[in-house]
Amino acid sequence: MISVAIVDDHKILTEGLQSLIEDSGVAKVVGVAHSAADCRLSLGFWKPDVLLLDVGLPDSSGVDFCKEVKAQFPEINVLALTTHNEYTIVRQMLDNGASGYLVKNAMADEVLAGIAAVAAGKTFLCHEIDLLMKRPSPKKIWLSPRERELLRLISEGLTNGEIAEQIFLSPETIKGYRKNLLLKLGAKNTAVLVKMALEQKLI
Amino acid sequence: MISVAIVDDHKILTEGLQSLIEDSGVAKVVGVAHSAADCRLSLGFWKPDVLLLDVGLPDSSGVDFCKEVKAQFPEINVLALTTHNEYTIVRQMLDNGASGYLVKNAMADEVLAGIAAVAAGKTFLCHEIDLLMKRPSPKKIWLSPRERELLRLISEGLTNGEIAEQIFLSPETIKGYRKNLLLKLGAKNTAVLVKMALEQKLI
DNA sequence: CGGTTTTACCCCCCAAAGGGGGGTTTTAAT
DNA sequence: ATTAAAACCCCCCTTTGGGGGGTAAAACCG
Repeated sequence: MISVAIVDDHKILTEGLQSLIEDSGVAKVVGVAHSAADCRLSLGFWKPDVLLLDVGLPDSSGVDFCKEVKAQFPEINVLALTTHNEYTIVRQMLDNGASGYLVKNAMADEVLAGIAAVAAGKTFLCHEIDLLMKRPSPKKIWLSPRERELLRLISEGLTNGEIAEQIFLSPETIKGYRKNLLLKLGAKNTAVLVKMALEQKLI
Repeated sequence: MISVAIVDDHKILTEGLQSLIEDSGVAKVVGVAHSAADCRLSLGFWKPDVLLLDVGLPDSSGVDFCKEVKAQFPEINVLALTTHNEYTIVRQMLDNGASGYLVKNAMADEVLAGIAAVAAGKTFLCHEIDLLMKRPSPKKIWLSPRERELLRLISEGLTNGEIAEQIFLSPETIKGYRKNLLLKLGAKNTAVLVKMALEQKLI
């Protein structure tokens, strides 16, 4: 029997998930947490085969927490669970050790299939995400870590000069990055750039 | 017995909610929809006392759909359900006829209390939202419809001149609005303005 | 090894944003 | 009838952004 732990701050959802999993007979739920902190405390105790991890936790970024879990418990297979389907987030989660990815409006059977596949060491993407990752599309934007950092600073409202000061580069270099970001994302100006950054969760 | 209908695109959540409500004995679920369109088709048939409405529907803004429902079925009490707790959204929902507001990570008993209160014609806010609405805070920003429109156009990346053209005003007026928005939101520049607009769901 | 990507840097020029003033008129509420 | 708030308009001036060119070292990967 596969053992599963769930981390999600939406209590109603965790209850729904729990009964869904228990009723199916393919797995049993060994623990539920409603925050990254809660999970951190109990995970070593639960030792689940699969961790159902909400990417939108209130106290930690999904990406960071996934990395942390895999570093400490490499044998736990992380199945990410999220509301949105943003290419960048999926990609970052997989790069940081997640074995699978589900959107929250997935069918119940996809949840169970995902748990089974991930527990068996396979990777699993729900239908919607699978399409997103495979199909070439303008939404598949990938930025270098440096570019993401610049984008974050721009979104905070820093001017080129202020950014240059903060990361010890020439203001002209910052200008170069800015131009490149506008080009890469196809944004007309800073306003659109920030909007895209937030909407596509690039930062 | 109170009759309840649920609209939410997260299937797992609706199942959780459904069993939660049925098991409690205070209400029965007469219908479930996973999109605004689905709900529109069946609502007249279900005739629920209470509609549990997810604000983040994929095919319609929660505010618009709430207005639509209340216009067509004034006797249905809408209890809004959402992931985030943004002042502007709550305020807009209540202004458009919602009787109550729950955040999705609310306790199960708050869901039931909300349903009971709303069915009895009272308004109901879950604890978290109640605090948000009552406590004076810098997050309580309220913009006039015109200001929201300007903010939207700015976020789309239009320049003052382009906005002026589009809504038949002087570019100088647009400049005035822009200055005022920066002042009102305490934003340093357009980048921060757009970020705040999206984060606080002002547009 | 060579090719690609990332990172970092520089120039010019002009349009747009942003900060500071100054106003009037319309509309809604008290 | 007064007041407050929203909506509207105009001037000046400085800083920033954005479009156009470039160069070149390091890092990554097959």
